[in-house]
Amino acid sequence: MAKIITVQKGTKDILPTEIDSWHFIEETAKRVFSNAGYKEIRTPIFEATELFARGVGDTTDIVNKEMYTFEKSERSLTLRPENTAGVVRSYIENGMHRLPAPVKLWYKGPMFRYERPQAGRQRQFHQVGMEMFGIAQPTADAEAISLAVNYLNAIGLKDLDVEINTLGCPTCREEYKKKLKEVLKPYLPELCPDCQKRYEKNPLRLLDCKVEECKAIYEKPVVKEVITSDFVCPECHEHFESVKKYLNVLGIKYSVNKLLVRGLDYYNRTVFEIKSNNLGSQNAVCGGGRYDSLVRNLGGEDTPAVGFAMGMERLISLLPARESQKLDAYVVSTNVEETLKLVEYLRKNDIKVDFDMTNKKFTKQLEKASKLARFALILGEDEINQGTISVKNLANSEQISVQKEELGGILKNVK
RNA sequence: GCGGGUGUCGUCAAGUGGUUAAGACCUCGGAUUGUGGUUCCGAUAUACAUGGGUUCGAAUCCCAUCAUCCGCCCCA
Repeated sequence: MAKIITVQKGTKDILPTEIDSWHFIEETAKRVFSNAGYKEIRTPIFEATELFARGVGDTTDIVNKEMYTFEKSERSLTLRPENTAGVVRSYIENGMHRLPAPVKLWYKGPMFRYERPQAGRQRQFHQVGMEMFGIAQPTADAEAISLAVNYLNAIGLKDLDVEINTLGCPTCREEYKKKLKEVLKPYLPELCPDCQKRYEKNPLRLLDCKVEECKAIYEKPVVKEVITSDFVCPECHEHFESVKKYLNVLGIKYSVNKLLVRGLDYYNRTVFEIKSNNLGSQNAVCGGGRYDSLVRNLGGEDTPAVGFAMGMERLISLLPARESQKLDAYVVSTNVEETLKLVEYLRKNDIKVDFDMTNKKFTKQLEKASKLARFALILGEDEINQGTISVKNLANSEQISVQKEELGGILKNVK
């Protein structure tokens, strides 16, 4: 036997036994997003490497160590690690700023990050998400969060925690970072190596370190005072208050998590995550926020925007497995010609039907029918002579004799 | 990149140094040439991740490699 080639590390086949769950969450996404005025957009799965370096941010782990990058004809290309940068690129390139605002887009598809796989994390995974361009008002933030919650509810997920925070604007955030670094400076030698790196690169991310020694430092009154201070400027404060007010109006339960900073550089003001307690340590099912400077940074008009992305594998792992659909009917007959004609007729009428191509014995065919279908359509000599078909309900063994034209009604109505 | 666990048929799984490596499920065939889902019988012609080593003898002990799972970092 030739050597077997296996799937690559961190990638998975989505098998026929699971595909119904995928169809379900994809169809629900299409319905929920389009009800809110969103149109689907499909962008390429690879882009210029520079798009992600500039868009996602070159201090982030995603860009630093997780990108699938390859060279082709002296171009550096990268498999998309997330889709916001690509959608923004398309928005700019296609002049969508001329469309009436807001421009509301949603997407689904594979993303790629070169990481060690573990529970809830793969190298190729799938996200469904949305981006809304052109609205600076907090109503957009609230809509994004409510859309995420509505979608999760629509696929049947209820016990989820919504966490929100505000990062302020570039001006007040710089101020905050400065204060944070100041108060932490005396403790710098005591911090874990990761935190020492974060101290230089992205002080905001110091805050959700899990190392006990670091946590203890962040709990010290002098430090905690800075962390929990409402550092944002009056405008940002007002914006965040409105977002919370709208969430209350919408009846969305949330908690404010001052430690929530997100790992991508482009966010400002509102950020949010939705988490599940049933996922192991990779417990975020949704992450998003506002990114008002990304469009400009990627060469477009100054355009405010908000968006989120959800991990589809994580969603599916929280859903009960869906039983795969049986066929409506299976033809049981030893007369090949009549079988072919009947199958053709039924398929054209949108009945899910199959038959035995090897012309096995009657009992074998019926056995197969009981495994694969809800009804057996028995087409034997008697039936052919009389121009009828015997329809056997395989769940309760009831059998009736009908005309071909009656089949559609019977097979579609009785579920 | 770092730490830990695990690799026996398509799937689940017994076996922890001694002749042909249990069993169950699935699949296929037969009992049963027009009535299935129950039952019975049989088959899947070289399944112990791979390569070394220890031993009279290894699925079992040791080493390495590979794969996979879980955790850290980070994230969906």
